[in-house]
Amino acid sequence: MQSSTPAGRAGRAGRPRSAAANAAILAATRAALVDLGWSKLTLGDVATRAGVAKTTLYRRWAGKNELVVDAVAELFDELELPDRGCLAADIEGVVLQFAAILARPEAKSGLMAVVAESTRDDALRERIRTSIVERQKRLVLEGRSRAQDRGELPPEPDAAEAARTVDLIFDVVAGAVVHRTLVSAEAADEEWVRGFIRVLLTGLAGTEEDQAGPG
Amino acid sequence: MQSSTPAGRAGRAGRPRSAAANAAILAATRAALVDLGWSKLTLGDVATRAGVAKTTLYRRWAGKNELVVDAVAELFDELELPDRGCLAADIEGVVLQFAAILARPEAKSGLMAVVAESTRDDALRERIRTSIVERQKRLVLEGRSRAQDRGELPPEPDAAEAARTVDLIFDVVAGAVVHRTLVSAEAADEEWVRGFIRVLLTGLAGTEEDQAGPG
Amino acid sequence: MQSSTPAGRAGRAGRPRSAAANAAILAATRAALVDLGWSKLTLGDVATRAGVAKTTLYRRWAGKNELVVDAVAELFDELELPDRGCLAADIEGVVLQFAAILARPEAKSGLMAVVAESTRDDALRERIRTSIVERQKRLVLEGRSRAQDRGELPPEPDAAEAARTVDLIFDVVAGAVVHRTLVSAEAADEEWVRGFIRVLLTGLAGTEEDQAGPG
Amino acid sequence: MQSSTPAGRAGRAGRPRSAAANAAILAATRAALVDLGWSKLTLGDVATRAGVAKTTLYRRWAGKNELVVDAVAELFDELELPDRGCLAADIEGVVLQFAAILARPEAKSGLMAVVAESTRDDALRERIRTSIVERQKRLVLEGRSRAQDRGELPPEPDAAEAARTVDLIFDVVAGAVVHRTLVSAEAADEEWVRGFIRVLLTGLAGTEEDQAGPG
DNA sequence: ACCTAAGCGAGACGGTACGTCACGTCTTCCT
DNA sequence: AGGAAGACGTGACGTACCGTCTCGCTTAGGT
Repeated sequence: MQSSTPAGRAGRAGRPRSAAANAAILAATRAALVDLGWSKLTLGDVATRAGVAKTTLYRRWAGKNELVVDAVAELFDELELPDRGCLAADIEGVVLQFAAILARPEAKSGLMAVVAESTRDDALRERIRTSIVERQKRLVLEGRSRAQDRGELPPEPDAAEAARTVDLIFDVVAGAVVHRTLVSAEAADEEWVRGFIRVLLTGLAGTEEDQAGPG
Repeated sequence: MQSSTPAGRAGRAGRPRSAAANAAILAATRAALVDLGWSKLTLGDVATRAGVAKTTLYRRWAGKNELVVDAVAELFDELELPDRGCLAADIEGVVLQFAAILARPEAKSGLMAVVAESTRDDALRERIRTSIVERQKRLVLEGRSRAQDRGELPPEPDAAEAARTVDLIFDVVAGAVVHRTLVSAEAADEEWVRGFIRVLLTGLAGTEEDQAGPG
Repeated sequence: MQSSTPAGRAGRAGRPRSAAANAAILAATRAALVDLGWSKLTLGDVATRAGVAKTTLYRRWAGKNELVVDAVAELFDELELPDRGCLAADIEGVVLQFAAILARPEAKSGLMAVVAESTRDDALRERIRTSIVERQKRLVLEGRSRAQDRGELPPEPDAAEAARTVDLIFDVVAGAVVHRTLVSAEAADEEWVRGFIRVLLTGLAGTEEDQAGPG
Repeated sequence: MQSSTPAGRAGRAGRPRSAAANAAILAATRAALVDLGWSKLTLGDVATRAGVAKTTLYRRWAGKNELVVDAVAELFDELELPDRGCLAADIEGVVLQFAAILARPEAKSGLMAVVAESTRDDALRERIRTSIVERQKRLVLEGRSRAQDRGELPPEPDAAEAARTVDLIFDVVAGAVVHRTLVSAEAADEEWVRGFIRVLLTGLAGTEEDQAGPG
C-alpha cells in the first residue's frame, strides 16, 4: 500500500500506526475464534498470534467485543446478489451464500456472542448494525427492485411501508437461517432453503398444495 | 416390604441435596442476568445472591452455561397456545407471548449467549435443544392440528414431511422474533407480528396484494 | 474382638466407640504422613484410609495436630537404653535408635511440623511434651544413674542442678541429632555419632587430642 | 563504553520488577508470621499487607515455603561474632544473639515449619541450606580460627576432618539452642548458655568437676 | 542532519474471577 | 448413641486475563 494514511488525516508528529498490523490483528482474531471460540479468546492471545504487543491492540480497539465485530464484519462483505432470472432463484442464491458464511466457525462463534453482548451495550449494538446488518440490507433492496422490474412483485405504493417490509424480510430471512444453523444445528442446505423460500413466497397454506401437486 | 426404601432410590446414604437451594439458585441466576448480563455474571455472585456456597453451585451444575440454560428454560415453560378461533389469531397470541418473554432482560442476555457458546459445545447445544427448543415445538404441533380441524390447513399426507415442516416453521417463527428483538433491537409488537403473520400465511406476493386491496 | 471397650468405661447408654478404629486411624495417619507429608495430609484422606467416617475422627481428636502428635508419639515408645558396659556405648546405642526413628519419613515429616505448630498453641506444646519429650527423659536419667553406679560420672550434689543437667543433655542430644538429620540432611550414622559423643563427653578441646592420639 | 547496558544484563526489555516490592513483601511476611503463625499465614494476606497484588507475589516466589525461607533468612544475617577475648566468651556472645533471634515469633513460627516441609522437598532443603545454614557457618570458622590464634584450640592437622568438625559443632550448637527454644520452650538465657558452653568445651565429665570444684 | 513525538515490543503491575480443595459442621439413615 | 455417607457454608488456593503502566527502542515528519 503506497499510502497508509488518507489525505485528510490530522497528520501530527510521531510515528504513524502500522497499517499492516490492523489486518494481521483481524486475521488473528478470526483464527482465534476458529480455534478457541469467543469465550476463550483472549486479547493477549490475539496479540501473540498477530505478532503484535497487547498495547498496540488496546490502542486501536476498546475491547474484545469491538474487535470481534470488526473481524466478523469483513466476512459478510463478500455477499452479493446473483441474477438468476427469477426472484426465488435470486433469494436462494443469496441465502445459500449467507448460510455458507454462517457455517464457518469464526462467524458462528463470534456473531451470536457479540449480539448477546449488545443486549446490554448500546454502542456495541449500533456498531453491529452499521458494520454488519444495515450494510447487508442492500441485498434485500436490490432483490426487490429487480423482482419489481420483472413484474414478480408489485411496486411500492408507500415508502414508509416499503422500508418496514425490508426490515421484516431481513428479520425473517436472517433469523430463519441463523436459527436453523445455530439453534437447530442443522445445515441450511439447498433442500431446506427451497422449502423456506416456498413458505416465504407463497405462505403456509400454499406450501401444502405445492407439495401435493408435483408428487 | 423387603426394603424400607423404594426400589428406585439410588444412593440413600448421606444428607440429601436441598431442594430449596435449586430454586433459589435459578432465581438468583435470572436476577443476576438482569443486573449484570451474561458476560459479567459470576457464579460467585449468583451463589451469594442465592444464599448458598459456591461449591454447592458447582456440585449441581458444570458451569455458567449449563446454569443459565436451566435458568432461562424455566421462562419459556409459561408459554401456551390460546384458542382464539382462527389460525392467524392463535399464532399472533403465542408469538406475542414469545416476544414478551424475549423482551425480558434475563432472556435477552442469557439466551443468545448460551446459543453462541453452544456452537463449540455439543453437550450444551443438546441441553438447549431438550430444555428449551424441543419442548416448545408442542405449540407448533398443537396449532397446526387445531387449524386442520378447522379446515384452515390441509391434512398431512406424509409424516416425515410433516415433521420437517414443523421444524421449518419453528425456525422461521422463532428466528424472526429473535432477530427482530435482539439484532434489530426493536419491539416485536402487535403491528409487527401482524405483518409477520401475513407473510407467513400468504407469502410475500400475497402481502403486497392484501395491503393494496383494503387500502 | 469380643469386647471393644475396657472394663473401666463410663458405660452410659448408646453404642460404645470402636477401639479398633483408634488404632486404624493412627496407623492410617502414619501411612498418610509417609505418602503425603504433613502439609498435604488431610483428615478426609486419613478417614478414608482407616475405613472410617470423618465424623468419627472429629469425635476423637480436635484436629490434625493432635492426631499427628498421637500418631508420632507411638513411634518413640520403642526406644530403650541398652546396657553395653560403658557410658559412651550406652549413649551410642540409644542415639542410634533415636536417629533410626527420626530417619523414618512419618517421624521426619510429622514431628517438626507439630513442633512448629506448637510455637503458637500452648495446649499442643504441652501435649507434645507429655506425649513425647518428657516420656523419653527416662533414658537420660537411667543412663546417668547407670554411669554413676559404674563410677563414670560423679554423684549429683544438688537435685535441682541435676534436673537442669538432664534437660540440658536432652536438648543437646536431641537437638544435635534432629539438626543433623533434618537440617543438614545427612545420616546420623555410627561414625557421626562417635564424633558427637566424643565432643559430648570430653569437650571440644579434648576432641582434637583424642583424634591425634590413636592415629 | 561500547554498550550502555552492562554485559551481564539479561532481558532488558519490558518493565523491570519493583525493587521496593521485594522488601515490602518480605517484611509483610514476617509481620504475618508474628500475627498468624506459619499455618494460618496466607499469601493473599501477605500481598495485602505489602500493598501488592497476589500475582506479583507468585511471580517471584514459587510458594509459601520459599517466601518464608527468604523472609526468615534475612533475620539471621545480622549475626556476628564479637571478639570478647576468649573462646567461651565469643561463643556465648554469638549463641545469645542466635537465641535472641530464635526467640522472635517470626523466626520460631517460620523456621521449624519450613524445615518440616523440607523433609519432602529437596529444592526447599537446598534453599534453606544455602540461604540460612551454610551462610552462618562462617561464624564457626571464624571462631575456631580466632581460638587457634589465641592457642585455645590446636591447629587442624587434616582439612577434611576440620570441615567435618565444623559441621558437627554447628549441628550441636544450633540443634541445642533450637531444641531448647522450640521444643523445651524455655529461654536460652545467659545461665543456660553458660551451662551449655561448659559441656561443649569440657564435656560431661568435666562439667561435674567444674561445678563441684569452685562451688 | 537533527529533533521530537508517537508507535511499538516486552513484560511487570493491581485487580477480579476462576474452579478446586479441605475444612469442620450438619443432616439423613442404619446398626 | 455410634457410625457411614455425603451435602453444606467457608475460605484459601494457584492460575488466567484483564486493562494499565513503565521501560528502552524504532520510525518518520518537521525543521
